[in-house]
Amino acid sequence: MSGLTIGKVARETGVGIETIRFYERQGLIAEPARRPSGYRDYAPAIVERLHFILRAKDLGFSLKEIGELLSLRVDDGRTCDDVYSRVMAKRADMEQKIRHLERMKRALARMAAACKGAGPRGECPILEALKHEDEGEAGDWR
Amino acid sequence: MSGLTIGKVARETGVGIETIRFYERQGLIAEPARRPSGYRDYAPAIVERLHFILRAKDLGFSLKEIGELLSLRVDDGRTCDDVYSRVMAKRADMEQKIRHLERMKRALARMAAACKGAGPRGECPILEALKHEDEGEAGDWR
DNA sequence: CTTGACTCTGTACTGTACTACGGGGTGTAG
DNA sequence: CTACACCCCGTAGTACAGTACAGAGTCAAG
Repeated sequence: MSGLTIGKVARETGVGIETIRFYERQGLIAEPARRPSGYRDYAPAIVERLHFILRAKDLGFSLKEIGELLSLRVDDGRTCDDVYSRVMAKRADMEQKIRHLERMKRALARMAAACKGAGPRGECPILEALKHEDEGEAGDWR
Repeated sequence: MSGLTIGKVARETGVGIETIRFYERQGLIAEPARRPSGYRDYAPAIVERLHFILRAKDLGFSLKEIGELLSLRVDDGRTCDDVYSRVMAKRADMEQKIRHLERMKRALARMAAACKGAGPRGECPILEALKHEDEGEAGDWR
């Protein structure tokens, strides 16, 4: 019994047909089985994989990085420890991004509060707001 | 007395000279004063601004979005209400990015946990972990 | 068996964000 | 005064991530 055509996968995931083929060329998804006609014949698991790719992309990962995330399973020669450390590195990356976003968010909140009063009229209010935010935190951002 | 040349700014920020000129063309940084020779003459504040651009870029904002963040101020013709609502919109953007990053982080933590006990030789079911991550959490991510 | 939606491959094009010249002028240390 | 690093502008090329055809074959409903 056959699985999904590329069109069905596209409709179920919201990813364009051309894009799915593009991801295949980039090695992000495996080459699927083919029907006698040559049509691609996908297992349902492809949907999960494409959802993951979409989400990771939305978080600012490049396709190359996503490929790395997706290949974080133990290939021959790679130990589980290696995989573990790569996962933890990504996790630390995200924690830092979250911290920075929260700082920026607080800066925006400060601007909004200022707006209730006189309003932000400085050269660049967001930089001013971040400056106040910087107090007490070392400039550790890279 | 004169400020920084483009080369000094480049060295202090790690941003290439060509890139600084590019940002100027894109309107992310103001056209600086010029020396009689025509050389760009930057005030030290440019360094802060470039650091902000770098960080925002790292957080997944496009140059266009960064330009919007940097221009959040009340100037002629713009009301405080307008700025306020734009600030709140950016804040919501950031909150969404944070939520996505946190979900991703949890997924990675789960993957790491699955890896931990398996030892150097066995299976490391990363793709399984991804599958489980996708269910249960409402698919609200777009 | 025709018609229309669907799929195939391959190539070309788009937008974003740089990056790299080429051919000149500038500034300063020796 | 001459190297030599630095700067100017403009244009062109690169990498990434798609997106859009063209021309041909496939599948299923009527």
